[in-house]
Amino acid sequence: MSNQRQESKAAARSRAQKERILAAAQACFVESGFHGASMATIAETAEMSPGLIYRYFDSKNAIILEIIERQLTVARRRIRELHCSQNLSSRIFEYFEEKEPREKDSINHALYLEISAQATRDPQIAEALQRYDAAVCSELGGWLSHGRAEGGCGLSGETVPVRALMLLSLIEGLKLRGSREPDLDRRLLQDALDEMVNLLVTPAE
Amino acid sequence: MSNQRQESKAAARSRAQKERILAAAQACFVESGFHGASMATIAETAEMSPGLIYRYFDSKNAIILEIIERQLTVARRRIRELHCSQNLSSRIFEYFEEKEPREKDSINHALYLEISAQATRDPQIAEALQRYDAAVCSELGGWLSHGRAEGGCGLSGETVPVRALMLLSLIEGLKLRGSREPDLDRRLLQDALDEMVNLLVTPAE
Amino acid sequence: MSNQRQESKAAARSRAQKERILAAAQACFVESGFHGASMATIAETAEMSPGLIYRYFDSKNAIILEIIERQLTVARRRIRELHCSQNLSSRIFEYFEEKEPREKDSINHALYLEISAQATRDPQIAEALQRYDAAVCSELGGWLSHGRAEGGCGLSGETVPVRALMLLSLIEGLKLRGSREPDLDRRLLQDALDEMVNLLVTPAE
Amino acid sequence: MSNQRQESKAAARSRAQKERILAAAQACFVESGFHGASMATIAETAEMSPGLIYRYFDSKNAIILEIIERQLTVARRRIRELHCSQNLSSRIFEYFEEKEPREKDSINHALYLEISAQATRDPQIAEALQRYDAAVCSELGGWLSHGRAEGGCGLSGETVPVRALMLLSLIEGLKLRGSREPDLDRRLLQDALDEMVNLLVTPAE
DNA sequence: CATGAATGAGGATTCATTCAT
DNA sequence: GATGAATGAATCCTCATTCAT
Repeated sequence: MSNQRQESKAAARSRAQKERILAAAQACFVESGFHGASMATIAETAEMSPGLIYRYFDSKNAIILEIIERQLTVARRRIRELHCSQNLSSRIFEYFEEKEPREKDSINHALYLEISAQATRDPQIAEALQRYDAAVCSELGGWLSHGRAEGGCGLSGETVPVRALMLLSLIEGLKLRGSREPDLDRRLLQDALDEMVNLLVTPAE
Repeated sequence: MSNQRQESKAAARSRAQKERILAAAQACFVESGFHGASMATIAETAEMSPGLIYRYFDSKNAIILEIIERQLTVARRRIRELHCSQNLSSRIFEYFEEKEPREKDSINHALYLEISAQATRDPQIAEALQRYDAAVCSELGGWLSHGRAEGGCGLSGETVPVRALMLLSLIEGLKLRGSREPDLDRRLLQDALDEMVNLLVTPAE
Repeated sequence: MSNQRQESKAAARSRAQKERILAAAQACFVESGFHGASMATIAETAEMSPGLIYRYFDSKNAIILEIIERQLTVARRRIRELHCSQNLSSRIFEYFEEKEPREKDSINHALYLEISAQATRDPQIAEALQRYDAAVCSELGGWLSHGRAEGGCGLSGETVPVRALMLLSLIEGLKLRGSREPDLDRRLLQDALDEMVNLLVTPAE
Repeated sequence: MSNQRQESKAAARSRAQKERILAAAQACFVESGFHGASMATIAETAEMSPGLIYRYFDSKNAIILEIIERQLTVARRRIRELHCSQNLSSRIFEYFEEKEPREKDSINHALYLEISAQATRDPQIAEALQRYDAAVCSELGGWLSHGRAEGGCGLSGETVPVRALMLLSLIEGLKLRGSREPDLDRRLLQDALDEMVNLLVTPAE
């Protein structure tokens, strides 16, 4: 049992180390992109030696993949939380706002772009992104189609995938725009979202 | 005159070479990203020696900047053409469709992502993107605000920037989506766009 | 303490490596000049990989500058030692003789030429050379002006800078000559120096 | 005859072209050193195409060699002219002054350094320099040993080579110094030279 | 003769990865 | 486990030289 406890201690340490590396890597990638961030910089940020990183990850690419996976998981959760709200548009607004872009739970837009660009080349990443897309769409679709009584929107089957697609595209388009126009008028944005979301969430007459 | 003709011949060749290089570079960048594509590969693609490229461009970065400038110019023109149409949504659809992504006149979505990602780091590129954004927004805004008699949409001043923002975000969101889900259901897309665009283009009651 | 000892060990190794690189670089520069010596050759001479050099020096130019600085420091010390001697001319003779041009403490004339040539273009090097010149001149001047009782030459204020300039020019001229006429008659040289130095060191009547 | 005249015309043109190239090359070498000056820059300075240079010279190195040869020839002539003067020290002063360093007939000190440095590596250049040295020394020696009646200095056989060596070394040392300390006090220099030259030119008692 | 476009080998530098300690 | 020195392949870029026109 002591042995076991030791092992689990070791495992915990291992997990903590991986975490440190991923956090450092994410920070560096946000700052400089996947290519621009060197292993040396990541190691320095993680306050460890470059060599040690290779005890926890096979290669730089493995780190990138893990970070992508995580970002998509976070994104999926964030989207899922959206529809719990009565007030979708302000939730989207918050989602889009991104107070502290480096905390573990946030989606970083710059990174998201990097990931999307990478996906056009790396099929592994492309696949991960598609899994994510599918999950998000079905999630959103479920919500749109559920009756209002159950907290849904009561859209009819036909319109659901259409609306889900639009909603997602809009959200992503806004993210993209927001990440390169940081001083976009927030009020304007909120108003626009209110209107749009209302339209999308209301069953067509 | 012979001199002049010769000169113009040389200038023509020079332009043609630049074009060759840009085309090759664009192809490589699409394939491997700005970083991933090496000058050697670009040279090989352009069927010339690496050294020759430097007769026409100061550096790899100069090529990247030129390609970005061109992409944005094309994108701007494409957006401008959109509103000439009676049927906006199907034009957006075509815009989004992008049959042959390497022809000179087309916007390449992978490249667009690459550019956006790069913009988060390179202020020069960020500025170019913002110029582009401003131009496109005002273009679209003009069209939305003009009276229907003049081919516009007759939206009132308040709503114009809001709608323009939404429209653009939607378009870009769809582009992004389309570039990673190439087998997205086209009919679904067309239907969704029809509905959305109608909503966005109609004055609020 | 073990930590401290380890650290000092690492620091020692680091210093040793820098030394290795500088020695190799100096040998290569003497052989082929600053331009002619490639980093690859220097690395090979230092028996290490080219990449490793950059752990210790920022650039090839940084190495060049360091070597120049060192050469000038050595040269300054050598000049300073000259005037401690009763027999200046034979010290100059030794100075000029330079048995083993690659040992750390020696001035290499070929390198000195390279440095001087480089100084006509690189203001940083020019400045270093001028600092060196000023130091040497004042050093020599002090000695010339001090009373004989203190081991000086007792020259009056007026003549001091004139004589210092001549003495230095003569020494440098001889170095230059010696570096390209290695089989210059040593006896001839010694005689000439004896006479010249005597003249220069004696107060004008 | 017409043929001959044509040929000689052609030969003249050829000589003129070579001259142009050498002049341009010298200007470039002075500005940037042998290595720093590119064939392209030389061609531009000579107002011709890079390719044309190769009709007149085998290689860049051939140009360098020719320029060195010329510089030494000029230097030899300049030294020879020195002793025609009654007032040697002021002639040396002029020699050292170098008003317009790019005119064909002048010695350029920066170039001289470049040449000397190159000589430590290239035996061909080293030999040329030694030929030059020998010529200059014998020239100077002749003058020193000739009777005063014949415009010489009347030095006795023994001291001649010694004095010649010193004189030359001094002159070269001053050149070196002057080329890196352009704002050296001219009056100081003149005074120093006066004194030194007098000493060197006067027979030992 | 003359041009200048084209070549390609070579140079400085970077960085993911390995390995002796 | 941990270090960080070491490697060497790969990258961007330059420039002497050639050759089709």
